[in-house]
Amino acid sequence: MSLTITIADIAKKLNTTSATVSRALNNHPGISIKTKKRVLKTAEKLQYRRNSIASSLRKGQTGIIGVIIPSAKINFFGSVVHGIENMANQQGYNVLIYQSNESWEQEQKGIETLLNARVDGIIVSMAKEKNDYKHFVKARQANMPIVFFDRANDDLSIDSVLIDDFKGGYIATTHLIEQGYKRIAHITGPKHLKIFKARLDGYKKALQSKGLKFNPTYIFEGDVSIDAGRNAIQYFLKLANPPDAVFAVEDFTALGVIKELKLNKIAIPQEFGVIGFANENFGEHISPSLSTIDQQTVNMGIEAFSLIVKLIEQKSNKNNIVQKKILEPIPVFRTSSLKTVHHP
Amino acid sequence: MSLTITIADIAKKLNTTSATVSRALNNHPGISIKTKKRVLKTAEKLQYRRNSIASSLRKGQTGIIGVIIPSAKINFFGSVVHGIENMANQQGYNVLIYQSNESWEQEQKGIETLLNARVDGIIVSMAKEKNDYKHFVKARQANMPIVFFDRANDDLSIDSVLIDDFKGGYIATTHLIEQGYKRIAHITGPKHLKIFKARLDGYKKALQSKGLKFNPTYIFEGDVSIDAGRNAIQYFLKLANPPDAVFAVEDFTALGVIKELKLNKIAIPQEFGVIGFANENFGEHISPSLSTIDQQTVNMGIEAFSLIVKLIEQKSNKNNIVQKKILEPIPVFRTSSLKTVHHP
DNA sequence: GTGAAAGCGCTAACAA
DNA sequence: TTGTTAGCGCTTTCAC
Repeated sequence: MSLTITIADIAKKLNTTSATVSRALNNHPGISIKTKKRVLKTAEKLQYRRNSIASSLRKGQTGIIGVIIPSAKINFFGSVVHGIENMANQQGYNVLIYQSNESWEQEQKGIETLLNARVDGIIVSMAKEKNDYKHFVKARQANMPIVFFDRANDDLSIDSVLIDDFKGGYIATTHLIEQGYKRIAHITGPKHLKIFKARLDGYKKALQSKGLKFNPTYIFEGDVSIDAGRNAIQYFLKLANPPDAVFAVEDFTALGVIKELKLNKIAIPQEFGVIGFANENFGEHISPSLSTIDQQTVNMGIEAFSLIVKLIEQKSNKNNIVQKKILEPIPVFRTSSLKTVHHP
Repeated sequence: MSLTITIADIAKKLNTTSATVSRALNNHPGISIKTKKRVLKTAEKLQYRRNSIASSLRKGQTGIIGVIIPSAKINFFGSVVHGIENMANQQGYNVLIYQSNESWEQEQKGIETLLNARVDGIIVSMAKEKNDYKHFVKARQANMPIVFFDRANDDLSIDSVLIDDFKGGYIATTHLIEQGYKRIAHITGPKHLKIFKARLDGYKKALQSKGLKFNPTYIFEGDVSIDAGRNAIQYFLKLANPPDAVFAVEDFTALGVIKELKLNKIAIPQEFGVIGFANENFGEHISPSLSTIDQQTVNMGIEAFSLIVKLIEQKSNKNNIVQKKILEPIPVFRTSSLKTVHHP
């Protein structure tokens, strides 16, 4: 049995008290350099290790940030967690992770668990499955700081970090136009999701800015999947005047587009341009490599962390301005849309 | 200010004591059904929430599993974390995550942090950067249960969950032979890493089993990268009698192989077969789709969790048998190696 | 079946 | 600059 050394042990050894040892260990102002050195030395010698649990209980804060994500298996969330955790390490916080697996019930359980664990704040990306938002309301009532990322809800007046989907759609579409494509279609996602609506709006705005007319037959509503892309192309190719480029709502849809175009022996990017959204990591490896819009996942984590820390520090002087951090979408132009570049 | 309800509050309300409330809340044997019901009801009404910090301090255990991984951004680790965390949720554990970013120093800091946090056990996949293993030894001395996954070290006599790399290499190579390829090459990884050595040995064994002769010129040592695959093909194609198939040590190397073969207008799988290792998620989307060996990442997490829980429970009656859980590699045969299947 | 009392290890207000 | 004292909220031993 390895018995644990406490500050009391150090105190006894030095003929002083726990209070002094604690102060020395925590760099408190009123403490002589000499005792501090003595304490540090003995702590080292006895292999003392602070008990953060006891400290947390006493201080009423744990230094832990809870993170609820749909799944750690999904690249996007892994990247965001990467950003959050690296920041946390630097600033002496720890990260407790919880997966909702897209289930509303598990998300609720997650909030409950993190509340019990007395984390200092919670960063969440909401599960797709919706029911109500009571658990978030409850957490706010318990005075728990919360920050959403990517999947947020405006009605809750909770801070969030998002990417500018409108601008992303605008950039993607403008790019296709500038590459010389004339009839640009868009594959959108389920209507009720705001981010997809925003990308569609960006697409429309780009057409307008460039003096192109919006053509409703060039819009296909998919379900954010490879098949959505395939179906869209099948639909588009049957049109009397088919499009010559597609902005797909996200990369898997774009992948389906590319697969179906290849099946139809349509040359990409010469005859048909394709751009997606998300910068999934398969994009650069397929052929042709996929143009896309990067969502700054790691930065999203970093920003979410900064926000939650700010909230934690402000906790007492509650100024209730809801903050929204909007990140810039980053264009990543690869072969699938680069008509003007020579392709061997 | 939302004041917190404690068991004392419940006790006061019911004219009883904290002890009774605690017992009721924790389903202790010696408690009347009646008081239990009363307690549960008032707890509900007052919106009582157990303070796990206080509980942890008193009980000397936190119900937290620490997980140290190189990076949450890497798909493989995200998947394993997914497996660990889902198990943890089911069994009432929480998961604290820490990234080493492949740095030895950060890994050390991670162990230190988790030790301070008084986690009940630590699951680790070691950083590539090596120095010494003192921090693991120290943690073991502090009686902290540890389980390695994927990247382990045999000298430390610490439990681990691994995949059977030898068998994986054997399966991959045998598959190529059975598809009718005659001259099968292998691109291996850095010599000092055991897993790569094991895959190479599996390759050799397969050749032998099938009565093929091992040809040292068919071995190329790469550095586990896309370029390694490209370089390997450049080297192989210059041979007097080039191979007609390659088993690459992992998928990115295999990707380089495919890219370089395409550049040389060599038909896959008709003229040349390719198989990788790892089942990275780009593999099914490239063309031709990549045959590979799946490493059961989620299961790896599940097994690691089971092992650590076993260790935690055995903590007192320390039986010191080092456990190694070896997972089966799962073949995933796609287009890149399926010579015998008709390809349109 | 319930209560009284002690204490997990730490920190902070107050006193000296 | 240091010591005294109290207590964070919970669990558990011992007594009744």
